[in-house]
Amino acid sequence: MDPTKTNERSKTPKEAIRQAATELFAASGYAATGVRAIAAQAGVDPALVIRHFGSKEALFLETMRLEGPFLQIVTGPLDGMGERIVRYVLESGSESMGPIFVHLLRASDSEVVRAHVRNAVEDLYVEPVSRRLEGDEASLRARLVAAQIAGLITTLWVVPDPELTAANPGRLARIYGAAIQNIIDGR
Amino acid sequence: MDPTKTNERSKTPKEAIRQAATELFAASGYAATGVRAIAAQAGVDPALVIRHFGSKEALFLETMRLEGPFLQIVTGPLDGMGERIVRYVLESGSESMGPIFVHLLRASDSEVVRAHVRNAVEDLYVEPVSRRLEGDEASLRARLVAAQIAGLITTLWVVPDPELTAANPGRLARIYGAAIQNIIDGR
DNA sequence: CATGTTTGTCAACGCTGTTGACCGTCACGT
DNA sequence: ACGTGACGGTCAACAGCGTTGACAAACATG
Repeated sequence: MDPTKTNERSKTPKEAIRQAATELFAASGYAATGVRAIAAQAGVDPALVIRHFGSKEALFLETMRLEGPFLQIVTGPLDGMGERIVRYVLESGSESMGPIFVHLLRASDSEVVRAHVRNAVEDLYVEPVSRRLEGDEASLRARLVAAQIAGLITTLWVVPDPELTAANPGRLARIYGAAIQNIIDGR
Repeated sequence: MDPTKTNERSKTPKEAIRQAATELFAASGYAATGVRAIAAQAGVDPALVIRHFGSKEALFLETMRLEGPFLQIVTGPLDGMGERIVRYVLESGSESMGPIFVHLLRASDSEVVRAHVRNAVEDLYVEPVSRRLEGDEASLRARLVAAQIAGLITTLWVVPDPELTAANPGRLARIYGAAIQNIIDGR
């Protein structure tokens, strides 16, 4: 097979598959991305995809990881943290985190995917926020902050509300940030 | 075919299909429910399902409609409305609305499904709330209330957080309700 | 009674994720 | 140097999916 055809810059075929999967899953989601399409873009036999990663689902999980510098937001001062969180979410929509969250939610039929998301949200959002909160029921309140973030993401990108996606980010951050701050402060 | 086998109480086959689809979709969601399974439970040929409803997706949309007495909550006094909303959502989880929302979100790959959800949320939540809100940017704030509701549903049933599903509903309603009320009141 | 329309049936299509059988290549112990 | 596993890769095939074309039966309408 001609090595200069598609992804000549990736050394090992396994890496080529991983990269192709990352791009295609991020672009089209789990259901709409076929194993044969991934294999084609990687310049590889479809069977090899399964051989290397066990299943389409396992490859999806290994590829779509939730990461991001959210910890920086949460290490700042408690004051105005709600607004900073909203601003961070709005910015992260253009880059990697937004679509990944969307596709993971849409694939949450599977219990394995749910556990994947649950763990990521726990480590990335709940735990750091919970550690910073003062007052009673810090863990519960941190989870409700995470729920508010999930709601924003859902309304912006999972089932986009045109009037919300077109809204002034500043106003969004002020209004929704205040609601988040309400839980952060704890009445 | 033996009429006493599965759904003898439904008159027309089309109605039997609709009923079987409602049950199976609500129980297992879009992806995990096959056309052949629906046909089997309705005691009908698989092809007939498509003949009558056009496609599996169309049947899914016709079956999974978001409805509920949410308007009653929103016609009450503005004071304490946030808490009433949360209580309503928590109760509606056991019955029909919760799972339907979950399965619709998980099927939101398709633009048709997204439009379906968008319209339902608009008519059922955004419009009534927006009509009641006082102050500036009533529409925007109503959409952010809807976002908070979506977030609660997501964290409770789409990717369930065990600590949240096990939490005292009263505390949940008080804390999260206050955050919603923050947007309702508009600072 | 003839005719057109709806209602239902059957087999098949092209697609999907996955696997069993097979082949080539490399490293290693004797 | 030679056999011998182990590993990476290929091919054809499987069972299941949603959907459709061809056709039959049942009905309403002129």
